[in-house]
Amino acid sequence: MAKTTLKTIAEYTGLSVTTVSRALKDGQDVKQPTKDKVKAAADKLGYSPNLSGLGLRTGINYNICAILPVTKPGDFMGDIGTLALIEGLTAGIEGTPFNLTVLPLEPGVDPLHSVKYAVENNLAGGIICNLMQAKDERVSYLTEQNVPFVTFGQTEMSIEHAYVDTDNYDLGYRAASYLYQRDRSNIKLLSSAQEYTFSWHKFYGVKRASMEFGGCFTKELDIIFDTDVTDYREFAFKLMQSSSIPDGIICSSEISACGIAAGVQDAGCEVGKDIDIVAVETCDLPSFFAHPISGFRIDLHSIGRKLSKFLVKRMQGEEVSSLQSIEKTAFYRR
Amino acid sequence: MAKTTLKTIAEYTGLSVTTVSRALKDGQDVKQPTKDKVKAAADKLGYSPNLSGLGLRTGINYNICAILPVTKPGDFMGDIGTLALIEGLTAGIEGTPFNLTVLPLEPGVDPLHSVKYAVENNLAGGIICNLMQAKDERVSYLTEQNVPFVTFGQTEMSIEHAYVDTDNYDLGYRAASYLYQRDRSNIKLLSSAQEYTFSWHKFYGVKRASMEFGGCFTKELDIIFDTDVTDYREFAFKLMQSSSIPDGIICSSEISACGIAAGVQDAGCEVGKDIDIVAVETCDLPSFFAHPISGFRIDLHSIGRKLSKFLVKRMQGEEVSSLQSIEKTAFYRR
DNA sequence: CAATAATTTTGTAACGTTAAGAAAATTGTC
DNA sequence: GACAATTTTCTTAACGTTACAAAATTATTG
Repeated sequence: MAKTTLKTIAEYTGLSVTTVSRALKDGQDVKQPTKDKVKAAADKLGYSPNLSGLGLRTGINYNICAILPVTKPGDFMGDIGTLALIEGLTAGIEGTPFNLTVLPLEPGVDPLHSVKYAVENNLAGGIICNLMQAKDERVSYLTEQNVPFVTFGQTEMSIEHAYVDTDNYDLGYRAASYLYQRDRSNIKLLSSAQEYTFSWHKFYGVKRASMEFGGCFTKELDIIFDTDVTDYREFAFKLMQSSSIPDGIICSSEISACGIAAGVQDAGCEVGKDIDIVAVETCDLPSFFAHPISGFRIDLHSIGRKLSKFLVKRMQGEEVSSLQSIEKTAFYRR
Repeated sequence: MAKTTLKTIAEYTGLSVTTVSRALKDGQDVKQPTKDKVKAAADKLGYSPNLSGLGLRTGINYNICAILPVTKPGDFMGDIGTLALIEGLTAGIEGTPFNLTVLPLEPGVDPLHSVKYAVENNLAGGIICNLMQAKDERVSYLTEQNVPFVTFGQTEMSIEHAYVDTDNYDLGYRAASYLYQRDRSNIKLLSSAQEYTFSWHKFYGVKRASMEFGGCFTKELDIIFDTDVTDYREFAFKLMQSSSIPDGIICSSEISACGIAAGVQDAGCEVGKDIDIVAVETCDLPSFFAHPISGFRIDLHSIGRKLSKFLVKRMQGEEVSSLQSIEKTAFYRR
């Protein structure tokens, strides 16, 4: 009942360990009948490679480490989609010897620190990280250290690297266009912390739509940063009584959209009539709101799958230039 | 700039590899000055053990695999606390050679299947799983296979195993007592799928309170199963117009509490006056509701930490009887 | 049919670690 | 100062895997 190793199969088939090893991975120097015999035996004996042996020999660490931001204990405003992302990451490595390690990135901790920790402690042969900045130290560090990595989000550096990103420029453009087409003119953009590239991409998309439609959207007056808002509901309530009452809001997440929609209604305005709200969303939540709102859906499951597939390819030596992908969002009109 | 190994340290200190190995783990056959010298060198050279080598030699797989239920892509009703649990799990293994692998358990997939997959593919030297049932096949399987594991939740089997659990009996008792003390008499219990042990523990707690306070809570009439409800808001709205209008509801999560509270108000009832709602919660969310509701807080971060600490101890040979813990919940009155 | 080339298979060594036993160094005893 | 007892260190071997070189087999050629 001991674990099946190459040796077990070798003894069973009467071949050498080396031949078995090569046969199993379809090496060129093995006769087809031999391969068949070995594979049948492996199947029958229930062989699966020992990752320790494999890792020791090849020097490859078959752990993929995803460094993901998590909520502070007791803080509920977590990204509601992180679980879907994790699920996608796992789906992307199914059938490979790789497996996924999740390293939580606690708020307030320097992201570079976590990356260094993972690399120095040899936690991973490859790294996936998100919340990228235009000039991101993690990218320079990982490149210098020659550690394969894929980012969820683009940077604006001279270093080329593998990434998957949402087309936030396109998203912003379509979201704003949608509102302008519905004759909205005073649009506000709710945005994540300004250090992230995706925030700016979204802004530039909105800006372009504003120019095309003759709007007057400005960076200074019409962007509201998540970080400045503790209570979305209260914030929206006050906003609707300010001197510049918006008739269109683009929210950064379903969570913020929920709060904003509630606050708008508290102020006596009707969503869909007095004001239109659209959201960046990762799930169906907005369709359950009292006044359902439209949303641009980021498919985190599919993005996760792509991220880990890219990383595996990268670790197998593929060029970064072919491992870059920008995903369009789907619009759910409600 | 190559990786520091025991060999590097051995050459640096002029000792043998074995001595270095033993010195680093405080073995008995090494002189104190030697230990000091080795440790200083290890520090200076930035040594961290190669898990592949370690795993190969010891046969121990330093991966801990947490098999956690995740949401279907597009399904938003995910457990809002899973991320905190993951964070806790990671915190519990900090400073050990172990690392955490998360294997998502997709809805509809047999939990036993995932566990078998992890074991057969040698993904983990130890396993953590949750959503336990009274008679749980995973427990029998893992025990037979002699794979160390810790469960989040108890079973009711003759096989003794390591677990961490919330004191759901106590929770149910306190929640119901709180409502009875506020002169509520028609209490409903919103409960997760009935196959889970924690659902029943909670029920028995509520039942005991009911008997003590002369209530008439019955399993048949007063439990509402999550699984039968697709829209909490609509459900509560209808419930408040039925022939048996409740004046107290115990919700299974902050998500359901949110929907129930909204539906109750849709029906013209005021939370806190016509009806009291308490919830099992894992975060602060209920304090942000229009009518804040009280909640029994499950600290998933701390539970996660305990789970992984227990598993590490288990893998180091500690007896299961000393690795069982039942955690009380904190009551937040709002 | 030999001689040589091409193909297929095998033996050896190494990755980093630790356990067991051997060897060396130190200490204690007479 | 010789010898035993003890402490400390070292040598060897092994875990499962793959790269490389060597050996065995088969195919091709003159």
